[in-house]
Amino acid sequence: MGLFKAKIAELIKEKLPPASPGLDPDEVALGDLLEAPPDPAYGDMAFPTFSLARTFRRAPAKIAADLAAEINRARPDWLEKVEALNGYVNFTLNKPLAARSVLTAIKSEGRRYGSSGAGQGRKVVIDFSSPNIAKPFAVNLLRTTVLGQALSRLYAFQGYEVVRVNHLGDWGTQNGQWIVGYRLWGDEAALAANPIKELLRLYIRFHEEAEKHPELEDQAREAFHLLEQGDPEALALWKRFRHLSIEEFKRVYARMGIEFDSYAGEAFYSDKMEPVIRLLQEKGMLVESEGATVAPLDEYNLPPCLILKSDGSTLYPTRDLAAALYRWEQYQPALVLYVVDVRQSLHFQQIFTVLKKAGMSWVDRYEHIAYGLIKFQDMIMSTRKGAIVFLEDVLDEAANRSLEIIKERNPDLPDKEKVAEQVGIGAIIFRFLIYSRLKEISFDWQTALSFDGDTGPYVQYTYARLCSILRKAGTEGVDVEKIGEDPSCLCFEKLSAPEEAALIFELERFPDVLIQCEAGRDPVALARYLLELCRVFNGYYHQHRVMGSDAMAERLFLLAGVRTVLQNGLYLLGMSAPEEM
RNA sequence: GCGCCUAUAGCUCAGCGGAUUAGAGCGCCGGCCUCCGGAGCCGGGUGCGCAGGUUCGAUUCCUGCUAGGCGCACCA
Repeated sequence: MGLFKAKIAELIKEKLPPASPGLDPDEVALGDLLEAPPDPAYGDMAFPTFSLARTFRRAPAKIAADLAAEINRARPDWLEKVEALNGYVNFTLNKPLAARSVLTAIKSEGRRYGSSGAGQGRKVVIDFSSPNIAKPFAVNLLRTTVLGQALSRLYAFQGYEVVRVNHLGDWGTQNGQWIVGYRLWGDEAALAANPIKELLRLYIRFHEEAEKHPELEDQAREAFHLLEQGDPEALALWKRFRHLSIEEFKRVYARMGIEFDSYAGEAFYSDKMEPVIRLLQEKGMLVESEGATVAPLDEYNLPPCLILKSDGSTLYPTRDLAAALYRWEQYQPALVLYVVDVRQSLHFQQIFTVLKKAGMSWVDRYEHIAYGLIKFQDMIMSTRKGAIVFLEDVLDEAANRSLEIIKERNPDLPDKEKVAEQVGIGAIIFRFLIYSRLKEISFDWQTALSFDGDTGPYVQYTYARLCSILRKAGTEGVDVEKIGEDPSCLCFEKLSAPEEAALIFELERFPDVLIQCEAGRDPVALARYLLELCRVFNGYYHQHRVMGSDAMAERLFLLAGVRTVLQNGLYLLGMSAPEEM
């Protein structure tokens, strides 16, 4: 909770009259009731008393008036004004003290400012990106990749030990398709020269031919079955494809600043399914149905979960059950997040329910973090139909566009390509985080490559300007790092403009925003917050001169605070923060 | 047929377990002083899908309906 909110909540709790016996006002989370008044003229924080009316058996207006009077009897110096209005108690903070407490907190905490530390000693496993090695690395993977990365940083920032797992789709019928394709049309020379291109060619060819010759699908199933039996030749091919794919993935991940702790995918679990199946059998949860082995879930109102095909081979659910079990045994996590698209909601519901039914109560810590699909020109992205937009092409296009703009507007910038990469990729990342995760995103190049308005580059640009002015202060003999080391040297009364108070408040609520993101398992609030902070800052900065003003030191201190929060925020979203662009 | 998700301004979207007067971007129109970076700033706004319910008060919670999207057995 933010500094102000916590202090006010504590004060209210202390000053509130004791409730009737049996009615405990402590049960109401007072801090959660506090909110920003619609108009700053009312105050900085408002406490609605309506929900307490029943507990105290008194009118809200009366409660508010009494509470305000009680607080005013010995009003602490950090509160300038406390008054009751329409059932609310409105608090006006002492601005200089507020500025001092927020800015010195940012100064002392620096890159840690905003962290709740709530995750200390807890482990969270985040399963994200998880491409299928037998498919092209396409844009539809961007959302899980970007979301997962942001969530990983967010949880790590809150003190969690984060295990980033890339649960590769490297086992299953699709891999059989690949083996069949390679045997029929594979070109060894091409594979050696440009493996990714060749693998893609085989992928497309297979799906084209399979339209005309459905028996290819049977061959693929057969090939996978062989693979699962450990056929040496199939295994060798598969290993090679897998290796080449991972190398390619890693290269792209590096561009986005992503590294995984584990690439344990489906194949990793291929020899770990027996115990799960046995367990389900022992619990009497498995039955034969139409030749297959399934776990009925009627009592949970869910369709049965398929465990084994009629031919005895395993399925996606089987491997996910094994993975869930393994993750529990291996990591003992406090939380497991599966960042996987919304189409698999039922699947995860079934997996979790099967484990629950089998008595694995730890599965309550497992969550499917669903997100909406990416639509492309009114069509859901489908890699099979050939409508492929490669993930890397999107990054390239964005970087190119960014480079053009830099050449035009900042021709003297050193390291243009590097900065263009940071800004271009930042634009893409931000664009995928700015919507609530369950919303569908319709991808189009024009919007993706727009750098004006509510975009990543807007935030990065604001950050760069901030760095620019702080640099300028440095060249003019001000040691920016030293400002605020001794707060008593500063006169916080000088930060008295309404825009300055608004900025202080934005900075103060940063920790709350992160908690909100953590609770909702969605970085969208942070992305929105950064935009708002930039707007407030840009408005301020546009109308108040910093350098040479009589409040220069104080304003530079304020700017340094904004810079730190933007830096932390961009990092948490998984974006770079170039100091010039 | 059953289930899940979504519905807020022309368009794309915020609005945290309710609260005083519902916000932003894009697009459109009009402005920005030889001054800290114009990827910027300022101004222009008759909008919460429909119908009920709970409440002192509902965009928010509940129910039903409508529309769109996605799932529902050997793909993942």
